[in-house]
Amino acid sequence: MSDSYSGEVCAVARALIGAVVRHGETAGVIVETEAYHESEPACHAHIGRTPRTLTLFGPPGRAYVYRSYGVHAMLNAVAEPDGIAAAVLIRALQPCDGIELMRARRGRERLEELCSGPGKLTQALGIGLVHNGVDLDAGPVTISLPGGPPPDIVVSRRIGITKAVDLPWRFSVRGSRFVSRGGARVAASVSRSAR
DNA sequence: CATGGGATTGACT
DNA sequence: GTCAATCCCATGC
Repeated sequence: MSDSYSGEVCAVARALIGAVVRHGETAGVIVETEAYHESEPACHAHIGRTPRTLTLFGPPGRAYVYRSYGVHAMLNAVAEPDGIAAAVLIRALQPCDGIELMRARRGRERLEELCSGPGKLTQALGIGLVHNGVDLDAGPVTISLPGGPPPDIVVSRRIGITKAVDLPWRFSVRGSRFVSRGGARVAASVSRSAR
């Protein structure tokens, strides 16, 4: 057990469902996450320590923010002890505060289009690469854990990756209309296979 | 220093 | 369902 991965980051990814991400006057409840760990090739840190992955190897509770496809910023929470690289990708939020500001930043009106994807939510909350490494307890970007009963969580495969595609490391709120595009696809394929 | 590859999104067929 | 936009970073000469 000590020589193989224990699965801690998946527990964190699950625990973060229902948590609140806040930046300034904007905030939302996490409805979708994915886990990444240095032991599997889809994780940026799989290649080892580089300037880019340094945050991933640092202490837990910090933000790892990177640019995807030259266009979008992605928000992660570092999730394993100092020296072990792992993070939880925040993939979708249910908007709760600062909705008008989110609409202005996104150029969209419908609530479902504000934070239903990892690139969308960073745009809606005004999160960028400058927030890489910030302490998520101290801010300016914060994540506060949920207080209520645990929501009904669906486990599925991660989206948009080309390696380790079979790991069931994606977590989302069952039936939420605020999950990302891939969530709808999974729901469709599930109902199709259930026929 | 040049090159290639993305943890995506939005518009279009 | 398909496809381009666009930039940071890792790698190789």
